Amino acid sequence: MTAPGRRPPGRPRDPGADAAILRAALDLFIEHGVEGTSIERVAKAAGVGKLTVYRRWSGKEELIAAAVEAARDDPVDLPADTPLAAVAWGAAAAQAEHIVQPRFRAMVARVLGTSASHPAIMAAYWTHYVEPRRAALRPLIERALAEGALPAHTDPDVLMDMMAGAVLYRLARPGPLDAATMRRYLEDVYAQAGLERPRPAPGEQSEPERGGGP
Amino acid sequence: MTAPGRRPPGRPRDPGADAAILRAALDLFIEHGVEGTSIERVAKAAGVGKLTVYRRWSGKEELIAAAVEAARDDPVDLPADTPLAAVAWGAAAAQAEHIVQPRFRAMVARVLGTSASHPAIMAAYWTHYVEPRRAALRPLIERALAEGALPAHTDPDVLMDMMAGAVLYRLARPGPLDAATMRRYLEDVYAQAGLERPRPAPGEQSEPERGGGP
DNA sequence: GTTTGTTAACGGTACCGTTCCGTTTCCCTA
DNA sequence: TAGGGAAACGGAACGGTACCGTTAACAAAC
Repeated sequence: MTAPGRRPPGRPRDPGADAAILRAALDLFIEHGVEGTSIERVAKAAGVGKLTVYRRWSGKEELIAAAVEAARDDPVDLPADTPLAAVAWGAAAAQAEHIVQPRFRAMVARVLGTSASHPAIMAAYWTHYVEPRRAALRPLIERALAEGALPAHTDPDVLMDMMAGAVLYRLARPGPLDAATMRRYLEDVYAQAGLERPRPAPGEQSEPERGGGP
Repeated sequence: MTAPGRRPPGRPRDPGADAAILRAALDLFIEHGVEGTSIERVAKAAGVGKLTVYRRWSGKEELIAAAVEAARDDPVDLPADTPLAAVAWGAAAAQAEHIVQPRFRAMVARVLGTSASHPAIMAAYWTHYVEPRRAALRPLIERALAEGALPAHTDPDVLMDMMAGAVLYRLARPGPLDAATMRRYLEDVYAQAGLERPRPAPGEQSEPERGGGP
């Protein structure tokens, strides 16, 4: 796309408009759901005319799917040489901090909620958010399995489903939820999954890992 | 409530109207979500005047929460003397059949999706649907744990979260899903949880268990 | 000056929560 | 047995708001 091809004639599109629209669409989607989001409100919130939206996306579902897709943050980058248990416990605090945020919690819930009626949105989330994280995690699980750090009968995919699913389930549960509670919960899940808590080397501190969760 | 207290004067409310309204509200909620459901449409679908709805429930959220609450089916009744593994594998087929139904799948997704913006609906589901099932299952898990049929470090609540969460996660995943696939998946989850597959006694057939799921 | 982007305004539809109808169904008293 | 009162019923309409998808007119970039 950065290829030579001549620039199309006429006035080029404002790239800032794309970003503003996607951001506004995501905010409204998180707060009001698909059915409660209208192109008109997205346009108003983005400070843009309706036609500016319609020109780029043909409808609500397509727009929201694009917004979800654009919302993914930096791809995960797990250290391949660190044992799974060390990674898990080391990242637990940062993980908890991240997924407990109301905005994240609400977005996950919304995406889940649309899976039946608007599969495109769920598919966008799954492809651009969930799958990359699973792909990054899988080799660590397989290595742990090969080294005997996990029960022999472990199926990596099912294990990931169970861990992510449990966290998701916990997030969706009614009632307040703070980061400390969630951290404890994460550790319980790791333990239940069969991971041994690593004994922290003296002076070693938990190493934050950016962007994770179900 | 069946107590003596005199019947209030005037025409009594039509109980059929309650049922029709709740049914219509649940259908519309499943199909269009909270934000896409209007009292007006509920009334029309139920063949009832708007006022008949407003007389009973003060607003949309309250109505839908009541509809979700009323949609719960017969309480589970697990045989306390059967080993957990036998119950799990015996009920897997019926379970799979049940939770794969589009209506169930969609309802779970919708409820999950409202957990952030409309906690009352999620709370109704949790209290009247999830909790009773967990309460029925817990003693079986504790017994299995005591008998050594589960890993010693097992935390019953976390285990239930992981099993239910995994299934939920699988339900929300995009793409088609048939009962046979789901049955295999359920069995994978049971195995991953640490349950040993029971060797079926000759002539013994899977025993259906009514109404389960996340 | 041609192409495209942006904005403002269009008519039409749906829903809101409320308020009237005229009717129906029950309880209580005369 | 005959009435009268109280409440619920379906249906229609209220003014007000929001959104739909499109079109016409102005502005900007090439």
